[in-house]
Parts: sequence; C-alpha cells; structure tokens
Amino acid sequence: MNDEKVLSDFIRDIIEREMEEGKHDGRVQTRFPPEPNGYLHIGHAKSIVLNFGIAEQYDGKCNLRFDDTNPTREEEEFVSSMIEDIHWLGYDWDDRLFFASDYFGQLYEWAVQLIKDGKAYVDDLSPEEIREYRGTLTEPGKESPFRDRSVEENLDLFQGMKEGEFMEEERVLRAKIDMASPNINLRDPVMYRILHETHHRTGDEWCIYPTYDWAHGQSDSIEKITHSLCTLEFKNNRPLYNWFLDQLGIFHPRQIEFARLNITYTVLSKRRLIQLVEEGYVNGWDDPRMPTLSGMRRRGITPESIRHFIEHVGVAKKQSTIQRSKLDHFIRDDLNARTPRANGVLRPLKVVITNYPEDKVEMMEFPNHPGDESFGTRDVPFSKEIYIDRDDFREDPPKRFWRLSPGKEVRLRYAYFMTCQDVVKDEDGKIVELRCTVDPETRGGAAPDGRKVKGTLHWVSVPHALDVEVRVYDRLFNDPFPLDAEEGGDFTDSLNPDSLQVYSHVKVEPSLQGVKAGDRYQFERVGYFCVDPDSTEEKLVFNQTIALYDSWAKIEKRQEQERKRRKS
RNA sequence: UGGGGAGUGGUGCAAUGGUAGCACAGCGGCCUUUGGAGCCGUUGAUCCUGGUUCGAGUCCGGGCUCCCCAGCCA
Repeated sequence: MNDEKVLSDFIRDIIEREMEEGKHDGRVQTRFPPEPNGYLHIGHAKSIVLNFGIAEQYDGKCNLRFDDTNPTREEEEFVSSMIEDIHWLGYDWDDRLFFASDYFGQLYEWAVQLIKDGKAYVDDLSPEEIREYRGTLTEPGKESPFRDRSVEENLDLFQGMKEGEFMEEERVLRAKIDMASPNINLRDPVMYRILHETHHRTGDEWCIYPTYDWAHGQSDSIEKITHSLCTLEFKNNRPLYNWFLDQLGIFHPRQIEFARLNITYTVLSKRRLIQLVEEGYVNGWDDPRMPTLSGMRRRGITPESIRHFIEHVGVAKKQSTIQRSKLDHFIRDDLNARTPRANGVLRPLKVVITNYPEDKVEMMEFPNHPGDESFGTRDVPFSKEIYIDRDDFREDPPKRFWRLSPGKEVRLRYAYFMTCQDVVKDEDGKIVELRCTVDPETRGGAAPDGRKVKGTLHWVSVPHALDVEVRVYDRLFNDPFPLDAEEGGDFTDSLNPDSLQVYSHVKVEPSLQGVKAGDRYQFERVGYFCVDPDSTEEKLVFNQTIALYDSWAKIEKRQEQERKRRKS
C-alpha cells in the first residue's frame, strides 16, 4: 500500500544534475517559509511535503522560517498553529526554526550598503504617485524626481525612516534598477516601507519593514538555502531575487517555481478561507469541512493519507486542478488499513425478533478488522430488539436491492439469518417497527445447510445501544470551480447549503463507551468516523471522515437516470 | 496590448528523437459474513498547422488557448 517508489520530478531532476556537477558539494538545504497570517491548508501541505521530502531524500535539511515582514497582518496564534500542523504532518526542523524578523538587522545593513553603492534610494513619492510613475504593462515607467539624491542624503533620510521621523506612506526605500524594464518587478521595487506597528516578535524596535522581495532572497542566503522552492506566481520576481543577491555578492540560492495545488469543490486561497471563517459560513478554521490542516485533522483525515496524496499528485509547472476523488481515494486507502470496525446505525429502525426469548442476551464475537487478525476480536451483545438502518429496509424493493424487505431473508452480521415477517406503521403510515424472525441454526451468521443470502446488515442491540451524535459532511461547494462562479457573483454563491448534516440520535454498539477525541473507527458498511473534541461524558460526537465507497447508491442513481431517460 | 510561463485520455503525472505508460475516475468481471476491501480485465490522449528526420509528444517556424505581473501584500 505504501509504495516506497523513489519520487522524481523536474525539481529533483535539477537537484540531481547539480549534485553530479558537484554544486554546493552535494549539499541540499530547503525551507518552508509561511507567512503567519492564517491557518495552513492542504495547498501548503504540497510545499511542506516537497521541501521536507526533498531534504530527506537527498540527505539534506529543511528549515522552518516564518516570513513575518508585515506586522499589520501577522499574529502569534498563527505561528503556533502552523508549528502544530507541520509536526502533525510528520516533519521536524530540530533547532532550525527561524523568522525573517531575525534578520531585520542584517537586512538593514545590506540596505545601507546598496545605498552607498548607489543602488537604492529614498523616494518621497506618495503611493499613488509611485503607481503612476510605474507605468503600465505596455508603457515604460518614468523615474522619480528623487531618484538621484546623493548617497549622503539617502543615508540620512533612510536613518530618519528607521528612527521614526516620518509618517507611514511618507517615504520608502527603493532599489534603483530600471524604470523601463518590461518586467514590472524591476521598475525600482520598494524595499522598505514605514509601518508604525507593533511586531509580534520585535515589538516596537522597528518602524520600517522590508518587503517580501527584499527580505526573502536575503533570508534564503543567510540560511544557505540551496534550493528556494516557491509557486509559479513568483516566476516574475526571480530576476529581482537574483539581482539583490548579485549586487550584494552573497551566497546565491536557486529559486525554482512549481504549480500550486488546486482541488475541485473547494477553495485554497487564504483570502477566501478567511472570508469563510469571518463571515460565519463555517465554524472556525478547524471546521471539518475546511481544507485547512486543522480542519482535516478534526475530520479524522490522517497525515499519512495527505502525504501519499501529495506525493501521487506530483510536481510540475502546469497550472492544474486535482479531482477531489483522488484525495478521497488516499483517505480511504489509509483509513481502511488502520481503523478498527464498529457498528453504528445512523437512521435507526427498531426490529423486534418475535421468536427470540424476552430477556436473553448473547455475546457475538466480531473481528475488529476482517482483513487484519492482529486487531483481535470483541464481543457484541445481541438481544430481542435491535436497530437496523432505515436505508436497509424497503417495503417495495427496487430491482437488485439485496437488503431487507417483507418476506426476505438477510444476514445480521456475525449474528443470525433474519426474515422480515411484518411491518408496523403509525397512523401517518410511517414505518415505526419491523417484526422479524431469526433462524437459530445460523448463529454466527452462517447456515449449516449451506443456503446463501445476498444481503448482510449491521445492527445494534436496543437495550445496549449508546446514543451519540454524528456529523456528516459533504463538499463545501457545489461547483467544482467555485472561483469561476465569481464572474457576476461571489464564490460563496456556490456554497453547498447541505454540507453539514447532523444526526443527533445515532445508535452505536456499547464497546464505544469511553472513546477519546481523535479516535477513529469504521462503522461497517457506512464509513469512517472520528471522535470530535465536542464530545462530553454524556454524549459522544463523531465526525464522518468519509463514507465508504457505495456501489448500491451508484446502481440506484443509474436506475433513476435510466427511468428519467425513458420518460423523456 | 509589453514581459514571463504552460498546453499529453474525464483529471493529474510520466515518456529527455525510437512500442505513448502510471494513478484516480469510468466501465465489465471474479471473490466476499461490509454492495466494503482485494483481484483481473477494459474504454479513452499528444492544442492547430507547416517543416527537419528513416523516425517527432519531444527539435524548428507560424498560429490558437489558458495562467502570472501594473501592492508601500506574500
């Protein structure tokens, strides 16, 4: 199941080629550089798995570096949640936890150096003027009137910026490159802006903060990163990344861009995720419907399945969207192997077994994992009254429905063959109870006469059942590409109103008494479930991680379409 | 429109001038005390157009489509 095949992609090809050439003496050093302004999601997981995975594969190291250059949007809360999430995914950075803010001093010195070299200048233009002077995609920009200030004046002004002598937006430090460059990033990019904010780590020590372009490459250089992996949209920034490093003459990492992860029926942009949380479409960052790592963890998805998924998706430069079913496959694949089984009835329908003694209770032996004996067995009580799922009974069964219906015999898993004798309804015609008989010769679920039944049902004894809550999740969006629906509307327009369904009186077998938040089970024939932290002593709460592959639902759907097609 | 990227089955990833392959999805079957799992089989693709070559997904020319860049965001 865990195919240990050696991963290969265009980035690893580059690394291997460089190793053969002896570059960096074969040393490989990567980094994962999140900005602590939100929660990590599965899109970040691609970068995490890539960076840590490559380091591992080539006997290198991967640093964790928080890119905290903008105090207006970053918070400590996000730092700790990110650390937790990356650890949960299975990666560690030993003592190599860094912050871009650790380098503010060095960055300042280097900026002074560039000013002295005549390669950076203080600009007094307003933000609006800077934008106007920048030109457009098709027209070159024009140079700021402040571009040719003397080194002394620049030094003086820059120090003034640092010492808080100016207001925000009053001045910036810009690199002096080329206002006519076809690459807009090279039209004298801003290196420092004035921000009178308290930084989560440096406090009020600084009132100027480096921009991404100025901070990132230099931070990579300080950490002697050999391969700086980032997403495609930074491709246009690479010439600038290289320019700073070349002007400074310092260690020069190589930036390589790859396509970010997209998945159907969800959004993976921090901005929209924030919107979902803040506008209350979901219940927080760790809502099990969220594609955040904390949400997926709460839902019961394993880190292993996320890693396998990412590894199988591959790395390339083509902008792409992975089908959700692929993620689902790896979630089931891992859960199937590792979760013990249990019985849970989501929509209970009471069954009275008329030929079974009133007070008798038998313990039936169930394997905890039919495919893996090492999970052991457990005893499950059986009695005169049991619950089965309403979906497992049809008064008027359609073709190929193998489950219970009047007069039909099915197997109660690891218990008895059972035949439906009678259907009890209330005054509204709603089925409230089934009356059935059991064949005592079939105890354990096998017939001595060799007769077969097609259907096997799961069940829970009424007097022994635990009453729990189950939350079943569906896709958050009805549109496979929620962002495409934005034209003329908002991506929230395609939100699925039925993405959360709560079953408040689910009946589960008594062995589940005392389970802990995070514990996972397969409710046989239903799906995989994970105990939610909302659980209390009185009431357990389960999240459905994912349903089992349901071939009957598929058959029925097809039958329905067939019927519709014939009608029209 | 200037610049930078990318186009291979439904989806994603391979094939590095030499039989277009793998995974997911789909379809069919086997097996089954989960209509689960597993196993076997199978449908289906090189954006278009010229050229180079014994041979082109790969190299060259032309075109088309999609994505990124005009934050003192990252």
